[in-house]
Amino acid sequence: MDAFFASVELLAYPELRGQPVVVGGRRVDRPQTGADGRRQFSRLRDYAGRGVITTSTYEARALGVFSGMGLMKAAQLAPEAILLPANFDAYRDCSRRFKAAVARIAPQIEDRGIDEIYIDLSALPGDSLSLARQIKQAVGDATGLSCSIGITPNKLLAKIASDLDKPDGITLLAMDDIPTRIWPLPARKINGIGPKADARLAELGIQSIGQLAATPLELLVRHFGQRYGHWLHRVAHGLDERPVIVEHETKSISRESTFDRDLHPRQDRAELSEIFTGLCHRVADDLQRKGYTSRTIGIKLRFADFHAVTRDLTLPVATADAATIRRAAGECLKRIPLEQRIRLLGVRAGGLQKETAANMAADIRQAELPLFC
DNA sequence: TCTGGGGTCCTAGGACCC
DNA sequence: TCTGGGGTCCTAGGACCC
Repeated sequence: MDAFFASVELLAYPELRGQPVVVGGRRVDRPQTGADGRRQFSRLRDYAGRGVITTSTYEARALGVFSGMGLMKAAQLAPEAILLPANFDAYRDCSRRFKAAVARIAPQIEDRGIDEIYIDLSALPGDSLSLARQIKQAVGDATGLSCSIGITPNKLLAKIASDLDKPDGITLLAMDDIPTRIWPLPARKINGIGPKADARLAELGIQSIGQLAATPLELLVRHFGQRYGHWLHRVAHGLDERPVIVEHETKSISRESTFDRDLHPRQDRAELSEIFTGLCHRVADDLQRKGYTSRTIGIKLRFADFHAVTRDLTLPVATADAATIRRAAGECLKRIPLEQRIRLLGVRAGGLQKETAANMAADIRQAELPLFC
C-alpha cells in the first residue's frame, strides 16, 4: 500500500490532499472543527515531546521527512506540515479490506504486516500483468487507496520491484533485468540488509547491489560469517527460493510503552509499578482475546542512554492470567540492576500455545494439582 | 528535546540428557 | 580422573522489518 497510514487519513480529511502530512506522535489531538465549520489541524511545529513519524505523504517526503524520524527533527525540516495522530483501528480495518479484496482474486497470500503482502500468482490462469491490474482495481474499489506491485520470479525481487514505481505502479522484472535494474540500486534496498550491515558493507567499499554481486564469496564469508556471507552473495544475484507462506502462527505477544519523561527507579517507583502492572494486564487481555496461553514471560527495559536489556522466565505451566504474568515479570525485573533512569518498559509473552478445548481441560487439571506434584 | 510499538529470526553459551 | 558427540531447552542480545 502506498504511504498507507497517511493515505487512510486523507480519506477522512480530503482537504489535506496535496499537502505535506505526517502521522505519528503521542497524544496528538484529532483535528477540531472550528466555529466556521472548517477543520483545524495541528502543525509539526506545534509539537513538543517524544515520538517518531510513522508515515508521511509523498509531499512530506519531498521535504526530507520520512518514517522513523523523530518528530522534533522533522519539525525543523517541515514546520508547516500537518500532523495527525495514528488511528490504528482505521488502518486495521483498511488492511483487512485490502487483503480480502486481493484474496478474492489471488488466495495464496503471505501476510507481511499491516500494509504489505506477498502474492503467489503462479498457479492462477491469465498473465501476471492483467492479474496485477485486476488486483489494483479491486484494492482501490475496496479501500479507495492505491498500491504498488512488483511482479518477479521471487519474493526478494518482488519487494524491491514493488518500490521502483511508487506510488500506484506495477513493475515487471525478470532475472535478465537484474544487471540493469537491480545492480545499480543501493545494497540497503535488499530486505535483510539493514543499517548495520549496510555500514559494514560500505567499509568494504560496497555500496550497490552490483558491487555486492561482484564481491568474491570468500570475502563476504570472511567478514560476515558462513550463513550471512552466503546469503549476501545469493541475494545480490537475485536468488531467493523462499515460498509464499500462507498460514502463520503467532510466536509472541507484547506491549511496551515509552514514557513522556525518563522515570527514576526509586523516586518514580509507584508510577513505574502502575505502568508495569498495566502492561501485564494488556498482555493478558491480548492473550485471552486471541485464545493463547504463554509459557515464557519476558520484560524489556530501555534506559535513558537508549540501551535496552531483556529478561525472561519460562513457567512450568502456560498462562494467560494477568496476576501470574505480573509475578513472573516481577521476578524478571529483580534480575536487572537499576542504575539509570528508565525510558521504556515492556512485557512480552512468548512460547505461545493455542488455547484449545483440550488444553483448557489440561490447564484446569494442572491448576487442581497440589503444589508438590 | 534525537530515536514508537509490534513483531520475527538468528546466534551463542550453559544446563541437562542420552 | 577425564571426557565424545548428539540433542533440546532456556536465556540474553541484536539485527531487521512494517
